[in-house]
Amino acid sequence: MLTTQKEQLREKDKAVRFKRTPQRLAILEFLKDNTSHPSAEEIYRTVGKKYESMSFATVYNTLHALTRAGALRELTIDPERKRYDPNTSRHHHLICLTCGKIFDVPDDIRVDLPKAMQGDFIVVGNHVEFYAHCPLCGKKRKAS
Amino acid sequence: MLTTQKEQLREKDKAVRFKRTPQRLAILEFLKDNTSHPSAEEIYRTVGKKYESMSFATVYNTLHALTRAGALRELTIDPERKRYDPNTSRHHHLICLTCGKIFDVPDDIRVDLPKAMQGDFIVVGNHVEFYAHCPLCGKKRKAS
DNA sequence: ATAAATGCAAAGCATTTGCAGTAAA
DNA sequence: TTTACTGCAAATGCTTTGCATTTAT
Repeated sequence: MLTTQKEQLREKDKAVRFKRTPQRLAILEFLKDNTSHPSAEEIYRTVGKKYESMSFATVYNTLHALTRAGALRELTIDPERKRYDPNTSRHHHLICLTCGKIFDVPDDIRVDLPKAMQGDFIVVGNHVEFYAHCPLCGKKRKAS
Repeated sequence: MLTTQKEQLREKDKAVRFKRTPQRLAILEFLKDNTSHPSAEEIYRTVGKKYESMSFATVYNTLHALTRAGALRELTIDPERKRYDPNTSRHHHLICLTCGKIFDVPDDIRVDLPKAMQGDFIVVGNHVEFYAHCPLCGKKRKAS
């Protein structure tokens, strides 16, 4: 979502050929139907263990390529690191303030820029972040 | 918004006394009524130039102290760095995908968790991010 | 063949930390 | 005078980059 015009052009050029390497296929398979919103480090650790050794550079390379291709969404909701979401259809997120887990929130929500701003800005997308306590952590809180 | 329970406790302890040092007052003054959503680096550069020399550690120390005290909000909308917002009343943000500027969006928006999730999660807050092109950058785009 | 991806290690930024000296309270 | 803050520099953590080698096409 946060690319300059120049970067978008550059990325378009590079998107010409996408090689299906074993590393990329392994990452792709790990990400498929994955709703855990993993970080690069989690992907590196999990995929590297399950399939074959792989460098961090390759993980990032793949994540960037997939993001460019629109097959992946980079989330900024976690201030510590980027998280990746293979679900690119419109939806929102909830982060548990206790355990840090990120949950999907379906896009039942109609969000519009206030009318006063609508004439001035060309809105491309939006994203709602909910800060909350998840069922498990909420229960633990009550107990203490 | 993103602190663990343990961190919250630790921060509460430290919040006991807040010394009014010249550095902190200078940062506070710079931040007052500032709607530019500056990064730590921008604060360091601007305040350091205008008033007196100051270390990066002090900037972060102050930002953390103010955030803890609830006088400042840390924004995660910019994936590259944290941004700080002295306006702690409920509102949302819009980031220009071309120039990166962040704009305030008044809280005319009612955002609720879908009913299906409301029973399970204890929602503490929410934040809407709009991705857009600002008036200036939108005009430039049309021209090209 | 050739263009792109890999792996490694080094570099780059943003942010944090340890600690001795300094200054609010 | 006590306790917190400052400044410095080193350390950390996430992400990027350069480059020689390998591999998909």
